[in-house]
Amino acid sequence: MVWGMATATSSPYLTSNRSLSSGAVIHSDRREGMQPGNTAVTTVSGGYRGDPSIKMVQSDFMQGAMATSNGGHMLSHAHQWVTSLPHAAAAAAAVAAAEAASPWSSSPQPQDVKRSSGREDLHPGSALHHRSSHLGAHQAHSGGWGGTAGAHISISEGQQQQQQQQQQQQQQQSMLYSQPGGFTVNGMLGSQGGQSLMHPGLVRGESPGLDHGGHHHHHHHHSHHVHHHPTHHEVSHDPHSDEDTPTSDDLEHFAKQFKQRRIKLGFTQADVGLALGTLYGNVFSQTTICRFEALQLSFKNMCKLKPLLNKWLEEADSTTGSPTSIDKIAAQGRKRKKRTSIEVSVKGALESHFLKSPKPSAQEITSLADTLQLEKEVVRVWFCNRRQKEKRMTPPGLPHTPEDAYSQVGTMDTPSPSLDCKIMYSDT
DNA sequence: ATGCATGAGGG
DNA sequence: CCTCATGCATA
Repeated sequence: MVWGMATATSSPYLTSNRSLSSGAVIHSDRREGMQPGNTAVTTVSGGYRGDPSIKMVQSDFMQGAMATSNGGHMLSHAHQWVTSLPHAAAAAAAVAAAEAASPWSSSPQPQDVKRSSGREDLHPGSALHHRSSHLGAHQAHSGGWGGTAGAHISISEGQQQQQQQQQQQQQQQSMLYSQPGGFTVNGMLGSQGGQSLMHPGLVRGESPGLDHGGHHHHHHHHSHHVHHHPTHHEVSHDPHSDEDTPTSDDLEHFAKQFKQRRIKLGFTQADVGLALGTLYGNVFSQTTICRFEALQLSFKNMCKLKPLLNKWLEEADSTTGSPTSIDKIAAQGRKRKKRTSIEVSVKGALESHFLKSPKPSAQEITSLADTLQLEKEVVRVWFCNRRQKEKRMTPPGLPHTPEDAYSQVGTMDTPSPSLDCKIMYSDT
């Protein structure tokens, strides 16, 4: 595979010039490391650690040439924290390139036409309140997009949730991943004292279009005709096949199944993330896998990840019991600002403001920051994250489902006895 | 499992 | 600056 690092030339973090926003009034501050008596304590607990970060792997594949060519525009805020740069070591993995359109192009609906302006401002207040209402009540849609599903999602972002929840034309297909005709089922599971015994390495030689470093042929299988304008809903896909655009239902079910199998196979979320890196060159963290399973990612993101996880699943259970290469990639440390922990009271205040105005102006942020004695940046980020959370998929009321029990996985490979999987061995 | 953070990309 | 995808560090 193309494992040998495709773009090791420049490290993205080299830039340390802080330009931008010259004279901006609102930008005057930004240094106060942490004031005494501050409401927020940046968790100081040991400097920083040499964290493992091989992030370039997946960044490259998306930005690829672009980033490198433009030298990256490190505009934004100049962080003083970023000190060390990665010595772009092996990093490798980076199968580089492959923009959004490649592998997953088939599934997600990137065609989002983007109704100009339709974004956040449209419904200043409506965008956020859909979460607390229904709990045990009616929830026609099992959550933002859980039950609704359907083809709907044409907007692929923004406020899709609300709209799509209206149209309910979901078809219920429940199959998840397609299994290549007959493969051995797996059988292991038990309690092999630790999933670490068998490392998910499974390196395969393939990597779906993840590497078009600019050199590369194009061996497309068949020109896909991925241009279905869901005038209404072209729902017609094979649910089991990951080829088609998954519906919310698909994703939900897949996520469930995935988690279940993952656990049965004895892998942790982190294992999977790493394995994906070995397999496809895209490493993911435990966080991401966790969020995937919990459906806490955007619809688009879920669609993107599903094929990969699906692949892993297939590999994983076909390889049942065959340890493979364990790749340990070096990591290095880039300094990261210490995580600021905001006091509950302050959080409450922020929350209040958020309800009033989800998108405060820079000015407002500044003053708010001043009031709360927080760095402006912290406040800004808080709002960004808050907004993201609001948009996330999993509606709050969604039964986190402590009981996923045994969904009929018995398609053909999983006898799935009555043994339910509530018992998580490793993570959880 | 999540909170705060980083960054690419888009305006 | 914002959004969005991700992840380190944490509780």
